[in-house]
Amino acid sequence: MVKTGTLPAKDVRSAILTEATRLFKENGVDGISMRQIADAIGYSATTIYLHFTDKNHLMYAVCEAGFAEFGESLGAAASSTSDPLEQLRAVGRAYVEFGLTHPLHYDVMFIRPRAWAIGRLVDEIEGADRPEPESFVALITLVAVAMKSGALRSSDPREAAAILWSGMHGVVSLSISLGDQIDAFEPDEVRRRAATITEAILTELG
Amino acid sequence: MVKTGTLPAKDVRSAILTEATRLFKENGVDGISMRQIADAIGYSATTIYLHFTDKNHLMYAVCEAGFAEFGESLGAAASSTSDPLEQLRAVGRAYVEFGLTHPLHYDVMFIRPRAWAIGRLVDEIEGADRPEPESFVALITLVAVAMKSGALRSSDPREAAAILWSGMHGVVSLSISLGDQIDAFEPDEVRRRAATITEAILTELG
DNA sequence: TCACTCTACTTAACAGTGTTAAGTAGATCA
DNA sequence: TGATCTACTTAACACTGTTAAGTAGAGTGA
Repeated sequence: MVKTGTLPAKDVRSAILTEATRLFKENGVDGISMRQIADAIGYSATTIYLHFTDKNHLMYAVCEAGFAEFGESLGAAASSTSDPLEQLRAVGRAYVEFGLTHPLHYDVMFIRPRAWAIGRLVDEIEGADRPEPESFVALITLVAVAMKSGALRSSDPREAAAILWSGMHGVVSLSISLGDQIDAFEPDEVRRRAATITEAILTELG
Repeated sequence: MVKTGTLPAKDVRSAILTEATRLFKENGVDGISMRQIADAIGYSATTIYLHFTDKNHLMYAVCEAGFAEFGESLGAAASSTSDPLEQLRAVGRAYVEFGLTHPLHYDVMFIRPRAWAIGRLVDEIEGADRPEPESFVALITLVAVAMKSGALRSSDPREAAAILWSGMHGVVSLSISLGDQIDAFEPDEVRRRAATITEAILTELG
């Protein structure tokens, strides 16, 4: 028997996306099942496969806007000033802020990175050389500029970028992973801590 | 029908542990199934439940030695010198070294912390206030000593400890989570990077 | 109007997961 | 001999992602 007007058929895809997004926000990627989504919109689980090739593709679609926001937010931070060191500070702040406001996106990107999250969809990259995440490349470039301008003394932008990234990631990921088990990771503490580490690193490399 | 001499019955528990440990080293916690372990030792899956109350308890038993090694290694590092700053450096190196040599243990402890890994077994702590991980408490103490000795100027040992931890965790966890996707996280690079961040932080807080 | 095809959906099933309930073969003991 | 206890088994439950096959209904051409 075919669906009797529960939904205008054309909107099924977006109904799936809406519900999957809601469940993602509540429980994260691993807290969602295809049947759960299907039940919530009044369709069978297999219907989802008529609109998304598999769960990975669906989750990518759910997270896509968040991923874009990540890139845009870091880009805006880099553009917010022309002072190389200030750019690095602003990008660091934006990175941390994204992690604090989008912990579930941060998780799929950097804590337990899924293939579909870190380098486009699996089937789009299979066979191809795994490209470095754009944002890491962008950070390297930013650091290189800071070095050429004399604001940083070290001469290995890739290494300096990795150090800055590690510092921010440490603060954010510890807060996301252990925040509800140890009360030393409140958002404001995380921001302050990240700023301290950023200054420490910039001083050390400067 | 009862088992016919495949194993001296008394050794079943240790056979489970041996095989579970082997599979853990190969695939990590989530790459093991109870049936897989059972098949490997020639028993049915339910037999495992005669020796371990559930998968969590089994995994805890598998990881127990590694957890102990973590504590001992950090303790030894702290005892290796009496100079407060040197102690912090040594503990940092030991922490990073543990992560590099026991990535799967590090994962269950700090990257996607499981209840059974971070604060004893679930049923041992239920109801009780979740205690802070011993090693974090130990680090705070170490930092407090450094402050009293005047080696560090800042006056918040808890915050300073969190910063040091964040720094080390960032380097280690990024290496474990993304090491095989980005080739900027070779072990020696990780060690060097951790040392750089440690110096940066100690200088900033000094 | 009849038959065909195409679309959008369905149910049933597969292979896997952790876990529990119930059954059984063999040894031990009164 | 008969009862009990131990150590194991098979069958099952409720889940997971995913695929194969079936079906109701609309649209189309003769």
